[in-house]
Formats: sequence, structure tokens, C-alpha cells
Amino acid sequence: LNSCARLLQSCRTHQSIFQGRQIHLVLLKRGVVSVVFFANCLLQMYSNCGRLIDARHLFDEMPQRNEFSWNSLIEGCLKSRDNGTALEIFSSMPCRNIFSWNAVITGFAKCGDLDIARRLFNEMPVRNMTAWNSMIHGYIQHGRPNEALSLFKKLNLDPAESARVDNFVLTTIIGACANLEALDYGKQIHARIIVSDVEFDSVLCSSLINMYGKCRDLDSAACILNWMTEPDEFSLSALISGYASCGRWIEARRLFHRSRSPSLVLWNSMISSCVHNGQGEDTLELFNKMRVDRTSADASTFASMLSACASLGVLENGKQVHAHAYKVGMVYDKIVASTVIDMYCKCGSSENACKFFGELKEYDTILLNSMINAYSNCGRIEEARWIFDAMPCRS
RNA sequence: GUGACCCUGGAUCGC
Repeated sequence: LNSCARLLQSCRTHQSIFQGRQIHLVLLKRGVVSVVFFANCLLQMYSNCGRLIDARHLFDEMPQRNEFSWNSLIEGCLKSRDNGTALEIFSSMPCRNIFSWNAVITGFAKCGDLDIARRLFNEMPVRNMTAWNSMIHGYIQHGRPNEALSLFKKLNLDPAESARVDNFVLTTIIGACANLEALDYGKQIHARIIVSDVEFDSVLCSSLINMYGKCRDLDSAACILNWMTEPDEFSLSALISGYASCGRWIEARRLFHRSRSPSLVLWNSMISSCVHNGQGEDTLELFNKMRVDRTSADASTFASMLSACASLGVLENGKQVHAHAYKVGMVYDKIVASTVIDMYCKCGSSENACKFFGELKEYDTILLNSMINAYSNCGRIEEARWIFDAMPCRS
């Protein structure tokens, strides 16, 4: 039974619903589905697999529920982007615990409904660092760094709260410094980490390296990497990008070759650095080496490759990369799709862009912007106009 | 098997 519970927790994708259902049957046979613990595991499984109706049904049938049950249902809604229902369930809960509050706050903060998130945050009776961090992180991710920093200041106003600031919050703030290239403030936070007893875990270290790299203070970045006993691929890749962005290719390459078979993360940072440097030829070469190495590409790799083809204006290579992305089922990623469109336009084949657009069923604003461009290039002004009018949000 | 199970942070990617 224990392993059933563990297996249920590993069902986290739409595909694992089959396994989940089998375990549900096993639990039914054992007659334990009405035990809250097992019912909760099932509920969580259905929520994680995106089966909200099944989850809801199970929930309604449960003879007993606890906060966990409600929270699983809420998380299921949030995961399926049904925030309205999530909030409704949250409001109708008989009693909420800290997880309930954090779940809705992070759910709304993540998708940019920051004012709702903030309202909930303000209403929250007792906040922990998770709540603070979700809120701060939400502001940063949605382009409101000043509000993030002012919330962080508020957090530090209360000495008791300030003392509880953890690696998560500090990593988030360091990330903000990286985005804003705020080296001085970043250094202050770094100093605070040293004097406080916060542990330098791998995530915090890589974000510090990233921050110094973005601020072009490569010596400090390298210093941290050298202090680490076993730097992970994210730290290495942050430093590689830092070196490359300053044109220090020798150091970048040396880091890249430190591991005999570089991981996808390292390949991506090298490839994208080449693209940003306008070294399109090198990019294509790197990509070939990567394939020889049998490292499979992800959406970022394809986006970089396509944008390299676009800036070189090499249609044939672009088509090859497009075909490759198609073969591995990556063209329907929104970012890859819009780079495909952009690539065709810049390679002078807007017709191909239009053709490809016809195969898509999901778009976002950026992708549609590229399409306006494509249609205009073909002289299909009516269609360009039509997309513009149909756009849900224009910028 | 019930002080169990649930929440937050890092590299690279598009107009």
C-alpha cells in the first residue's frame, strides 16, 4: 500500500493517468479508498494528471476530507489554468491552512494576476517565506521589479521576519539584480548571505554566478564557481554565458570542455552565445557536433538554431532545422513556432511562413506579430489586417 | 500508515 501511495505521487503528467487508474483499482480491491490518506493520494493524482472532473467526482464522494483534499483540488484547477474555479473552491473551504493560501497566491502570481495575488497575500493571516517569495518572484517575472524590491524592503522592516529570510527569497532577489544588472545591490545581498547563516546551495550559487555574469563582473563569478566543491551544469552554463557575452571565448570553451560529454544545458548556452555574437557558422557547426554527441535538442536549442539561420539568411539550413524540429515534435512549441515563422520571413520565403502558420492551432501575441510581418511581406494585407484585428491583446 | 501526503528559487530560447 505504501508503494501504491508513492506510485500515485509519481503520476504527474497527462500520460500517467493510465497507471493512476490501475492503482485506483488496486486500492478499491483493498477497500482503502475511503481512508482519507489514500483518497487524498488519488485526488492528487487526478489533479496532477489534469483530470479535474475525475478529481471533483472523487472529492464529492469522499466520506471525509481534510485540508489536503481541498488543496489538491485547488492545485488541480490552478494547474489546468482554471483560476476562477480555484478561487471559488478556496473561498468555500471550511478552513484554510498555510498551503491553501500559498497555493492560490503562487497560482495567481505565476500567471501574472499580481493584484489578485497581492490581495490574497495581504489577507493571509500568517505568512511564511513561501508566500513572500511567491509574491516577490511574481512581481519580478512579470516586469515589476520595483514592486518586488519594495516588498522585499517591507519584509526586512520587521526584524523577526527579516531573520527568517531564506535561500529561496535571496535567490529570487539575486535574480532580480541579474535582470536589472544591479551589481551594487547584488553585492550587498551577497554580503548579507555571507554574514547570515544561509547555506550556499547549488541554486543560490548558480544564481549568484548568473548575476555577476550579467553584470560583467566575471572575476567574482569565477570566484564563486571555484569555491564550489561540485558546481552543477547551471553554474557552469551561467559562467559560460557570462564569458561569452564579454567575448572571452577561450574561457568559455575551456569551461564547456570541462565535462567530456557536455549536457544539453551546456550545449544550449554555447549555442545561444554564438548566435548572440553573430557567429552563425559556428552555431551550425556546434549543432552538428551536438547531434554527433547524441544529445537531443530541446525548444531552446531549436529557437537558437532557427534564429541563427534567420540572421544568416540561409533558407536551406533553416528548412532542415525546421524539418528536424518537426520530426521530434518540437514545432508546436510556441517559441519554436514563432522562430520558424521569423526564420522564413528573414530568409525571404514568407510563403513558407504562411503555409506553416496554417498548421498551427495555438498562437500567442508574439507569434501573431511575426505573422503580420509575414503577410505584409507577401502583400496579403487583408490577412495581416485580419490578424491584427483578431489579436486578443495588442502591444 | 497520521507529527504521513500538498506550496516558493537558478542557465539557455521568439516579434
